[in-house]
Amino acid sequence: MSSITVLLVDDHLVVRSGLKALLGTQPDIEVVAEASSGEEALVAAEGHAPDVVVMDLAMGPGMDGIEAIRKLRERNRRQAVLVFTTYDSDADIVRAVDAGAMGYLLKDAAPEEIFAAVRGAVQGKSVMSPPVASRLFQQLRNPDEVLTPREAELLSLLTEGLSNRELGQRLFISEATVKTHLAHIYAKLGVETRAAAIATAIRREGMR
Amino acid sequence: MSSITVLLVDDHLVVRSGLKALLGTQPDIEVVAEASSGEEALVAAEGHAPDVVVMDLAMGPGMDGIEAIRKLRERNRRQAVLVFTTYDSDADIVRAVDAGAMGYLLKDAAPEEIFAAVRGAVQGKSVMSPPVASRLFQQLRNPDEVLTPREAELLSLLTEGLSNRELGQRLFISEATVKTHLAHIYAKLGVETRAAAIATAIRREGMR
DNA sequence: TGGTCTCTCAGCCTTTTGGCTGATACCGCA
DNA sequence: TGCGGTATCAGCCAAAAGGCTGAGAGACCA
Repeated sequence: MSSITVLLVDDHLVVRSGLKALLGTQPDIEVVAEASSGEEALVAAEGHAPDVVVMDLAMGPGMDGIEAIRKLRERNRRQAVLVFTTYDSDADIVRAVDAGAMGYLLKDAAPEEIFAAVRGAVQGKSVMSPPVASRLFQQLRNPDEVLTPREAELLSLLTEGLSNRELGQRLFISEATVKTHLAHIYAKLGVETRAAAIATAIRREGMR
Repeated sequence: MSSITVLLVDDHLVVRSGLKALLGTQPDIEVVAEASSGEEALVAAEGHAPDVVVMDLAMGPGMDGIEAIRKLRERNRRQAVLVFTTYDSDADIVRAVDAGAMGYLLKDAAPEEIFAAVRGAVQGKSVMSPPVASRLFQQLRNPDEVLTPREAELLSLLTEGLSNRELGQRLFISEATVKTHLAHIYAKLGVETRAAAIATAIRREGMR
């Protein structure tokens, strides 16, 4: 049987190097390409057609991980994408799953977890780190507090300090719509001001 | 000649694995131990007496990197500590240097930079990633941008999401004074809104 | 097919924030 | 003794944000 081919996407060379070393110990897994940005990832995925893409979400300027996942999935729905990131932010989890991610791993995951996730991904199985799974589970119980993908996207931009007008321009929606989303976000986060929402988002939601 | 012995401290196995793989390519550098927390680092440093300790600052619960650096330096001043972290927070840089760190590298540094930093550290040379160095440099040149104690106090409360009125009540000053301080803070941080100030404070200044 | 969710937009009004100018008081240091 | 830095406060005005109500379009699902 042929081995599982993997594309690594992370803007840190050290992390790619570590993942490659870890995955390299498994006879049935082969890292066939690496990329350090969303743009590079698309090119590499095109050229190498890997079975699984292991991707970080935070990747400096340019296309972010979520966007890259969406684009990858648009082009090839048989390619599984595994998120491999540092933070178990509620919003990021929701957005990544929404974008089509097959699994969500944290960087402090045990090697066996990572191997299992890669193997599971090619079989269409969804694998999550326990902390991630428990967050999703808790959200299922309190659906009222779950941000929609759009809200999460907006909150993410909010933490960059943008004004309502700028948010509207960035998302191609009117200022009125921005305010509507914000009102919903505040209610779900249990805050009353934009300042508190940003503080909550960065600290609790791990958005940075 | 004997090679340089290194202790790796990072709570992420992947990062340790990657660093080990990278450093392993150099004949004169040898990773002799690893630790995943500040506490473990102290024990490992005791047992292996490495020439250089390469350490992440953010390490989950327990002793943080800064604290670990301080303790390591207290015990053995000949042991060089290199900070190897993701964020170039002004506050973290200052605190790490203050605690006795010999160098400050970012995780997206090139391998050559890392090798050079390790070699430099044993010779008592201080090595910084360019972005880090430029931050320190800029602070020295622009003392105008350093927050006064009162301003820092206010900024800290600001990141909790308080309104001007609440800030005034908390600090026993009028709302007018709060606004004056805020205007100065915005100018020093180079932002124009409270939202951006909070984002900057939490991310860049490491206030959280 | 009807209900629910999500995303979109509008208008109106109040509160908050930010920009500006100017002022007083204290402290340390030249 | 005077100057610069810090902290305090006031008033005025414009801009931004927030609260509220209502509403249409599309997706999804029972």
